[in-house]
Amino acid sequence: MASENAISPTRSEDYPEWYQQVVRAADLAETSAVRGCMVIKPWGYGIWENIQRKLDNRIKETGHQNAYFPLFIPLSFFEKEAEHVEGFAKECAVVTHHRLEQKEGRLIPAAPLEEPLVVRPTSETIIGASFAKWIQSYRDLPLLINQWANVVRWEMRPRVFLRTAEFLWQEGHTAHATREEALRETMLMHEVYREFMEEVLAMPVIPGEKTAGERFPGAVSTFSVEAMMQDRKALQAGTSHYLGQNFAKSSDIKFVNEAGDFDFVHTTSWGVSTRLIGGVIMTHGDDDGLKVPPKVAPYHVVILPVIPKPEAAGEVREYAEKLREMLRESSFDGERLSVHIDNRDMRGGEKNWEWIKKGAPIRLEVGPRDIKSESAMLYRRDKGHKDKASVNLNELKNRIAGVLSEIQANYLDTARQYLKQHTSTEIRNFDELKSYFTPKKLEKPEIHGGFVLGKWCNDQAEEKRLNDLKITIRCLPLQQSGTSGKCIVTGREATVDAIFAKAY
RNA sequence: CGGGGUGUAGCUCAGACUGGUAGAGCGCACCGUUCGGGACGGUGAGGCCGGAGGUUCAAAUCCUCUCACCCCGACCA
Repeated sequence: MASENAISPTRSEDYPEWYQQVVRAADLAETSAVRGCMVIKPWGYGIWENIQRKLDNRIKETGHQNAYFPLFIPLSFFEKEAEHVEGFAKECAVVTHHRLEQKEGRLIPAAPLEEPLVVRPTSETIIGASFAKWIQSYRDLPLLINQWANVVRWEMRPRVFLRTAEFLWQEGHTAHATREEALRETMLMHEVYREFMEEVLAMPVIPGEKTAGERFPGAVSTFSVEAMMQDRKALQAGTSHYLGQNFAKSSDIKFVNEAGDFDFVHTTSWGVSTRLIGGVIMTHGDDDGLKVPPKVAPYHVVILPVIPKPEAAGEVREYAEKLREMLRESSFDGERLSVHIDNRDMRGGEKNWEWIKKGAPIRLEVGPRDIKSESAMLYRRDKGHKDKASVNLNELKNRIAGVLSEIQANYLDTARQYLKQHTSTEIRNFDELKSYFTPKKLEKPEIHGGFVLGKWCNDQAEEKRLNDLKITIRCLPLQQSGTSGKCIVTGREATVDAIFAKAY
């Protein structure tokens, strides 16, 4: 293979296909026998475990506790909140039978359930039923619960990590005595997500509120963090909802307040999913494959033993072992370094490329020459694949965590620049908006557009006009300019700033 | 659910119009050369051609039915 890049096609040649190829080349996941459901392979799941652990720490630091609720939701629970039902009904998987019986060599569902069970698409209603039992008094509040779980949404158009029928996520559910406190909670988690995406995933996001049309079914207000992928489309990376008393009323979550009166609690919910892995791929990946931000990399360092002659094998292996033990003394982002020695019996070049494609942050080559000079050859995924440096062991020990921090910072910088560079503040009217979001080559669209930050009249009826351009209002950023001007869509006087973009 | 398409080796596909012993590349196994390096040569394993029925001396190929998947729409974290 003489090709320059490990991934074909490149991002600019065919972005969606590039994405699929990276998922494959980095061995993250594959499709399964069940339509729309993916198998997450060890390298992909390792990233998820790190996302889980580091986000879980933050969830707990902000006072929440983990619990677990059933996979199945009785249909009647689900029916309670009207908007919620309408929002999710079309994509629900429903269990109607239990028990299989053999008939003529086939298995037939035999016993119909009295009440069908919905496989949770989200758990507001079933958690609400528990909350109703757990909460009696204002002294039981706030109730701050999180669940790590899988959910099922029967999507028409699945795409690995970005939109699968079953996905893994965390869903926080909290109950509060007052609107103000619930809103504070919503904003707190919104900010936790923003910080997590930027600090851990090196993925810059725009935090903001959703318009009424884009709200979570049943919510009073929805906030999201919106990230820009390298095809300049938006990815909703995490959402936080203030649910008002809607779910409290439908699930009958009442409490006695300090004055001795009955009142309904105010609830929130918030979540992020395995979609984040898709976000990491499309934020940092290049034409050689994935680049895993060091803070979520299953291995921070991969050691590649170089064995030019079989008789050197023992010596090299021993040296690699020693190097690993030395590096494991270091810590990064509050944890011990994760160092892997790739001892597989295969050609060095191929092995090296595999780890480039998987996006391991640091590769260290060690062979007889390095043993002699007491050093290792250092390669970084944020630099060219031929860009190497011989580093003395002592220096390596002192520098390794610093190099990881640099890589992490470089990824964030690059992504920030990309976001800034492709966020236009120059669009003034609908025509300009239209030309901004229209590719030059219609039959095979090139990467085009980006985010448009502009004025919006905040009239829900007018939002539909954006459908023709295949764009949506991603959010009304928290950071508002406070100036007034003309709405990009309608030309009316407007004070609200909004982000317009195509989205996943 | 509307429109289009495809099912042949682990993967990507050719063969089908015009029926006659199942093919290529990659991957895999082994041997040799090479190797601080995504190598090269040789040998080999691997498929009752999505399923059922039909036409025929003969079906991957023609016909009927069926199942599955993919793409474009509507829907979406």
